Amino acid sequence: MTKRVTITDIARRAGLSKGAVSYALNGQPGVSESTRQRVLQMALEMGWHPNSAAKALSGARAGAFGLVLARPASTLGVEPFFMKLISGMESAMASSQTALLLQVVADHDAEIATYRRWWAERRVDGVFLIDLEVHDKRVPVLEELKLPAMVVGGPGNHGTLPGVWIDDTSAMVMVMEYLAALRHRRIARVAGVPGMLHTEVRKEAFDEVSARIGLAWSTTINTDYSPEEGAQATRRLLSASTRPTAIVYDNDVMAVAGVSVAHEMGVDVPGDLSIMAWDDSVLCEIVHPPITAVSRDITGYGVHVAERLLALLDDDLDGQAVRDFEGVPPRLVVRGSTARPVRSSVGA
Amino acid sequence: MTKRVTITDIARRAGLSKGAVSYALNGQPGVSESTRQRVLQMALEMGWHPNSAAKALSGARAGAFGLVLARPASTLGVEPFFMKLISGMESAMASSQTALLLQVVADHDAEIATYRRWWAERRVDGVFLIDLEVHDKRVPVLEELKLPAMVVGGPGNHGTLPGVWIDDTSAMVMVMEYLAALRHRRIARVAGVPGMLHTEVRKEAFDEVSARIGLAWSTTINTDYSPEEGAQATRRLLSASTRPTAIVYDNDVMAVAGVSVAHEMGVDVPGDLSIMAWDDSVLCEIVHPPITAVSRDITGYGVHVAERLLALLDDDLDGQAVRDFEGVPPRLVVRGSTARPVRSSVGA
DNA sequence: CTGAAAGCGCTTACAG
DNA sequence: CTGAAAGCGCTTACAG
Repeated sequence: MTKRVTITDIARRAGLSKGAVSYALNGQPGVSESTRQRVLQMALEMGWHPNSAAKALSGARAGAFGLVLARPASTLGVEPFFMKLISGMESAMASSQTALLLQVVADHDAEIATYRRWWAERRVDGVFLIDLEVHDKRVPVLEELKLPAMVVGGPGNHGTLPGVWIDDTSAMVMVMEYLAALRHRRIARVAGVPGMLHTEVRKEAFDEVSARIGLAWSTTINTDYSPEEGAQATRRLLSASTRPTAIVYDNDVMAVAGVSVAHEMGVDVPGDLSIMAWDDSVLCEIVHPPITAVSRDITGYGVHVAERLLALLDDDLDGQAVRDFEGVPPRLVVRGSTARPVRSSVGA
Repeated sequence: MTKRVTITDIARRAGLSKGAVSYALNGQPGVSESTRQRVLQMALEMGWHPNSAAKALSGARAGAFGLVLARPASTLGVEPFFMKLISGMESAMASSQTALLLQVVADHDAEIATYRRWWAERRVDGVFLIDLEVHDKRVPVLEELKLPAMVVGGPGNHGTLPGVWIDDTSAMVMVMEYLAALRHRRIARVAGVPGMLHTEVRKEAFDEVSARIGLAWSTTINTDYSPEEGAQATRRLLSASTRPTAIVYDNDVMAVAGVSVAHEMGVDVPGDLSIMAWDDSVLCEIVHPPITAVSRDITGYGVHVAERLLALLDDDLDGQAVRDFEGVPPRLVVRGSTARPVRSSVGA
């Protein structure tokens, strides 16, 4: 088993031409059904797998999608989001023999350089674009290159590229109405990076609902998603003269950091302070108290995104455009970190 | 910019043959220095990048390394270890234009199938093998395929494959002597998956040092690395009639879960119980109290591993074998979760 | 130092 | 339904 099997080997053994073998293997017309079965059987027995380079070079697909992660190492490792998304993508790609090329870079300029290189090298058949920004310079580059891309995010702000997103607006409405029903009147938000589309979408919804339900007070603090900045924002909020009775965090690790800061400052959760995380994960379950979270099926999201990029490639052939798509809406998983605020904490 | 530049384009414009252009581009002898410079300049101007498929097909490298992750989704996403390792690998691979192919699978059988497929497809030039087991069936397969591999783990138990590891034995000695110096006499270990080499190496060191320093009591509970099992093990330890005064966890997320369980059960950390994590991460810093940890430079580890796989490929050419290598030893980062046990908790 | 040619393993019109 | 041939974009002996 130290020699690779090629279609030439199969052709010789089957007494056919390479072309016929290729047709048989690829389900193309041009060979009889019995021949096809015989070839397929032989390929299996001989342990044949197409040489990916040869396949790619002769005009077929590269058989790979690319994903660039342009977040600082400080947040990348800690957020379960990415690995879940990747797991989902891969389970969808496995069936079509598509590999995932992963690249970790420092910023969007490096990310763009990677796209250009991948395009020129013909390394990938398409890419996933994540962490969409309101004004995203990556979008026009991908449009210019005509590199098939599926945007993980939206709606809007991704030009002519198709996107898949989860509805953050209605999720935020759900969160705020839940907190309002618990009688919270002062709610803070520890948000992610400003300029990212979902940060802005959530902010807009947060402000809109705050006004509509007539909150006494509300505020938003932006962070880089890291637990350090999440902790710092929490300290700031809990040290001010006007303190929130509830804080909504834009990810799970910052919410965990928030619980610790409350503990460290002697603020009771959920008695004095309710805490909510955006994205649920085991992290939310293992802290004390466990954290109420906006739960999204990230793995399923990844599956969806990959399926649609695969569909985009097929559709390209007959001119049918794959359009935007909204994924399964998030749901609220209520745990011990949220409650009606106790009387004593209402003053300030 | 919608047309890809090939060496034929460069050759035409430079008035040379494709062969000459190839020599110039690859630093091979056979062209004058002035010609080489002219070609290099042109390639840059024209935005040329080698077609990766063509390069791979004509005998050169595939330009990619593969990494298979065969852990359940439940632990993959939460442990910062993997993303840090990947970041490190990629920063080392970037300089040699090597991409990373990532595959998430269910178990080692699927992992082996992936190696066989990658080998047959000529997809990768080499692979990284992680989570080495004491009796690892992946090793003989990679040896048989002669697929260059770098084992992330050791020492030992990886056959003829070269490995890079971090010394867990001396790290465990350091941990135990530190706890003993604090007067801990009953120490428990919440370990990872049994059968994994580093689990066993640590267990051996743990037992050996326990005996040598004459602990009154010690025990090890195995888990799947997930925070759930870490929490469960902690509850068991703290509910027994003989309770440890210190627990050493095999990763960071289980230690975080341990702190929460202690909190939930009214056990004071570090007064009644000291907690230590293996692998440090922001998770250890953001909980309250912050967790004392065995800190390893995982990103640097990844850099090392990738550099050595690259070296292995080069060495292959002149028969010089790249051998095993021991990375930078871990160090102890002491935080608030460890202390001398208070009198009241000593009885039992 | 340079050019012409073969070959890597596939796919795909083009004849039969 | 099948075979012979060209071509994808490189690399690399082989002549000059």
